Amino acid sequence: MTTSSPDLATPEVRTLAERVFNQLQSAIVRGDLAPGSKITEPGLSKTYGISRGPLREAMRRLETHRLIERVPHVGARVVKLSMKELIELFDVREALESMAARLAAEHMTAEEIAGLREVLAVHERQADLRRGEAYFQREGDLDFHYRIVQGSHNRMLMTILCDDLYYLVRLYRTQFSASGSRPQRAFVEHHRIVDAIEAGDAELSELLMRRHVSASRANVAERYAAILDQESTQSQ
Amino acid sequence: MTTSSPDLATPEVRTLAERVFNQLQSAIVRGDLAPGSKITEPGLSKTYGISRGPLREAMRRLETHRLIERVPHVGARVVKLSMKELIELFDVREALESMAARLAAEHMTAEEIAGLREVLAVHERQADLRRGEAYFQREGDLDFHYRIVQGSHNRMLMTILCDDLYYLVRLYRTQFSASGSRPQRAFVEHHRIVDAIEAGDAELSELLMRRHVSASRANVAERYAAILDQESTQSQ
DNA sequence: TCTGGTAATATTGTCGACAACAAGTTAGGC
DNA sequence: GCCTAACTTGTTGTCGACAATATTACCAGA
Repeated sequence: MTTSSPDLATPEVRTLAERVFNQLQSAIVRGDLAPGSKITEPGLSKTYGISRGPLREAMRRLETHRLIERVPHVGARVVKLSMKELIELFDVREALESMAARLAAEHMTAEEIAGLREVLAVHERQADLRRGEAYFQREGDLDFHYRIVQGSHNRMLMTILCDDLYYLVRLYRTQFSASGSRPQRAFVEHHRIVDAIEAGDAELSELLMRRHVSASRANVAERYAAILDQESTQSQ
Repeated sequence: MTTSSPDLATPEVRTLAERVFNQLQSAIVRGDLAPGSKITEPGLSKTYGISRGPLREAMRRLETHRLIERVPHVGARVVKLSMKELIELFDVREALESMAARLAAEHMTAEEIAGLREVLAVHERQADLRRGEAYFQREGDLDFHYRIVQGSHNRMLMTILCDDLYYLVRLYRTQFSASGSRPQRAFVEHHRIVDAIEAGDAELSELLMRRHVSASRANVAERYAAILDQESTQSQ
C-alpha cells in the first residue's frame, strides 16, 4: 500500500497538542487566522478549550513548520508572506525536488510508478471537466510532487519537503490562488517527468523537475508582482 | 559585520528552555548522551535542575533538529546514526548546498567574498602546522560551508542548512571522526569554489559544490562501511 | 503640545501536582 | 512448565497558579 492521501496530513491524533496543532494549521492555511496577526496563548487556550501546556507545544510545532514566528517574552504572529520569501521557498524546492526526482528515477518501484500514473490520470479527468479552470492544480499537483518525494525513498528529504515545506506551499496557494494558463503546461511537464522516471533516466528526471519548479516560480513571481503593482497604484 | 563565528550556535539565552536546549545539544553532539540511549523527562529535569515545562520545550526543539526521536506516550531516545540516514543527509546537503553556491555566486558581496578567502587563509595556516592531520576540517570546513550558505542571501536556505542540518553534520563528525587524505583535496576544492563564486559563475559554482559534497559523501560512506565490516567480523 | 518617566496591565515563562497511559512484573490458572 | 492476566511502577500528558518580563496607558514637566 503506497500511502494513499485523501487528506495530506492527519497522522493519528494521540494527544491534545497534536489535535490543536492540526486545527491551528488548518486555520492558518485556510486564512481564518490572518497573516501577520498576533496570536496569544490565553486567547487560543480559551478558544480551543485546552490548557496552555499542550497549546504551547502546538505553537512550537507551528513555529518549526514556519507557520508562525515567535519571539521570546513578546509573543507569536502568523507568518507574513513576502515576495522575497516566496522566491526563497521556490529556490529551496527547486534544489530539493530536483534531487528527489533524480533519486526517484533510481529507486522508485514499478508499483509506485503505476500509482503516479494513476494520479496523472485522475488529474486528466478533472482537467477534462473544468477545462482551463486551473483548479485541479490545488491539491492534485501537491499530491503529484508528494509522491515523487516519497519515491525518492529518502526519509530526510521526505521530512523536510512534506512535513516542513509543503505547509508553506499550501499557505501560499490559498493566499494568492494560482494561476493562469500554466496548469496545462504543468500537466504536460508532469507527464514528461514521469516518463523520465520510468525510463530510469536520473539526469533527465532531475533536469525536468528543476525546470518545472523553476517555471512555476516564474509564474507565481509574475502574478505576485502584478498584485503588488496593482495595490501600490491604488493606495498610497 | 558578517557574522563572525567563534562558536557556531549560541544566539543569546533569554530563557531557561533555550539554555538547557544548548546544553543538551552540546551533550549529544559531544557524545555525553550515547546515541540510542533513552532519555527521560524527570531524569533530565533533575539533572539540569529545572522543571519539566521548559525541559519539554527544549526536547521539542531537539526533536525538530533531529537530534532526538520522540514517540507519544512512550518517550524519547537520542538519535541513532545509521548508514542509510548518513547518506540521506549528504544527498540533501548536495542538493541544498549546490543551490547555495549558485545563489552565492549571484548575490555575494565583495566583503563577504573577502571574508571567505580569509577563512581559507586561516585553514591554510592550520593545515601548515598539522599537515595531513585532517584536523582543520573539524569546525573550519563547517565554517566555510556556513559562510557560503549565508552568502546565498536566502533566509530559508540558511535556516534549513545552518539551524537544522548542521547539528546533525557535527554529530556525525564527532561520531566517526573523519577522515583520511581527503582534507587536502577538500581544501583545493574549497579554493576552486571560491574562485568560481568570485567570478560570478553560478553554473560552475553549483557544479563544483555538488561534486565537493558528493566526494565527501563517498569518503564518509567508505569509512563507515569499513567500520561496519570490522564490527561484524569481530562480534556475532 | 510633546517628551520623558512611571505605574498598571496583559502576556509569556516557570513551576509543582494530578491524571492517563505504557511497560515490566508477579501471581494465578491451564 | 508455560501462558495469560491483573497489578505495580514509572513516564508522559495535562492542568492551574505564580513569577518575570514586555507593552501600554497615563501623568508630570518642559
